[in-house]
Amino acid sequence: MDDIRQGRICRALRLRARLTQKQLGRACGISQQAVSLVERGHGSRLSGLTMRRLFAALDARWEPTVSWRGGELDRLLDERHARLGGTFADLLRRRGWRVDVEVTYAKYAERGSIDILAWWPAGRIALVVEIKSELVSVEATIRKLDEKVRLSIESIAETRFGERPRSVARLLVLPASTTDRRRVARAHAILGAALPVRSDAVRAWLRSPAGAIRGLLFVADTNRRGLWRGG
DNA sequence: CGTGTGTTCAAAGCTCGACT
DNA sequence: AGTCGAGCTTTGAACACACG
Repeated sequence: MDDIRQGRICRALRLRARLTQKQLGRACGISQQAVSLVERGHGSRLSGLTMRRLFAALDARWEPTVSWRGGELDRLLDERHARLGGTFADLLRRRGWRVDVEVTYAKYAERGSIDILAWWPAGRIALVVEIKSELVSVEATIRKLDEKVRLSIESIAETRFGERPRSVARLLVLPASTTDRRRVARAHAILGAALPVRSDAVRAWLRSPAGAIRGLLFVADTNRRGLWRGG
């Protein structure tokens, strides 16, 4: 949809709701100036989040659509996540872990897939790894990881590795980007409590695991030097 | 050399306030 | 309702440095 049409729709919906630009801006947490920009056909100058909030306040849904070479778009979107997962799965294998990737589950109302489910036979330790190519919602990420760990204890690990795990560890893997490090630092209170083990301690545990840790690890994207730093 | 951490810088996105 | 400039915050990228 073009900016002009978007602006006309915004204005029509706002007037229908009998709101001024200022009132609408207040309702969705943006400025009157931003509302004005959209209505004058300059919506592309605002972020997607702002546009979504604006139209949500008008009881409408804002949905940008992107098309690119048919089915290749999904592959492109998945690329960074897959690469990060692949790098970490290789690391686990080198350390002697048995590794399964994309383990799907469906139990009761809970369904989804575990990015990496690893198994350490000597200690009967299962490791649930969540790969995030970008940390968006800390709470949702931790909640989902909890669910996967619980289901792994109950059934998934046993089905996969033939034994009931003695303990289930959890690990959140993020790209070693400045932005993700900042997000982790900002969410220190929540992440510190949920996933207290970091960096060197996590790597040491991966070499000789004992018990169930709750950890967070930054992993460099080795295939994107230049765009991502090596560290 | 690989990894972890902190700092700096420029650009983008946005708000605020004055003004028309 | 709309314009404009100042200023703030966030982000990605590039470095520097320490450590094993």
